[in-house]
Amino acid sequence: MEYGSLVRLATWNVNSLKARLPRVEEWIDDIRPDVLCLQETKSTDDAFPSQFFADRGYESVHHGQGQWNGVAIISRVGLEDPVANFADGLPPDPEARLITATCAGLRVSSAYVPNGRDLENDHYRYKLEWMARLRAHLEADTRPEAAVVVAGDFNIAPDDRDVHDPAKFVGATHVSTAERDALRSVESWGLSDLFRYLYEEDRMYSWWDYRAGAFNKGEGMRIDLILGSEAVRNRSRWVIIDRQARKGDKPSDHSPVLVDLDE
DNA sequence: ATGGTCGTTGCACGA
Repeated sequence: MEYGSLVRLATWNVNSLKARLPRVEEWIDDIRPDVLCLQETKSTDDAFPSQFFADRGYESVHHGQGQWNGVAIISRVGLEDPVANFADGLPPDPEARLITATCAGLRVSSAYVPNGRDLENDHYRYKLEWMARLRAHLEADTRPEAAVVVAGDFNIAPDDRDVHDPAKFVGATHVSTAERDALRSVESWGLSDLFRYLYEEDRMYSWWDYRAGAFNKGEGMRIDLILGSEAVRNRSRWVIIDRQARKGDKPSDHSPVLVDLDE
């Protein structure tokens, strides 16, 4: 495959696009992703900096609500048939957590799965229902035989290799059997966790708490995932979690995750 | 054992 014939797709929970814009600019100029899924823009649609991306050669679609949540897809390889929220025909999710569009023949969703907070919390039930709706969305929106990507912050560590100290997380959200089963149910529609498909390594995290020097102590979780259908998986050359982006001045608490796909 | 930091907003709360 000759140079330049790859599609570079990335996902990044930026924890406020406004606060992160200098870091996003630096990262885009360095990495030049073809498609970038953003989560936690914390922006209204009106305030979303579409011109900032247009100036750098990107089209963009945003589904935001303002103070919280907010997801976007930016692309320099086409951006067609956007769908905000779930396509399952049920009343829309009141929170802005999902947007879908077609980029370079890929049906791409940017997903921000609810945090869950704790196992007794209403938000935990909402999280499990949200994952069930994600599968229903895929069933309504596309087919597993297509080139499908669901990338984002899942707030679920798929297995114990994805948690720095599993013993500390017994009884906590992000690792519960029900959450992991909900992820497997979405995957069983026809998606694979591309990082885990390619690599067996543990201690490869994508999120580290801002507090208590968690990043420097290597105390994180791998909760930012790129799920791909078989057609995408077969084109996946490598997946990288860009830890560099978690360093330096005013980082997000999440690193970007990127995949290069053979064309 | 607890809290520890950010981002939002507005002087608390979500992650």
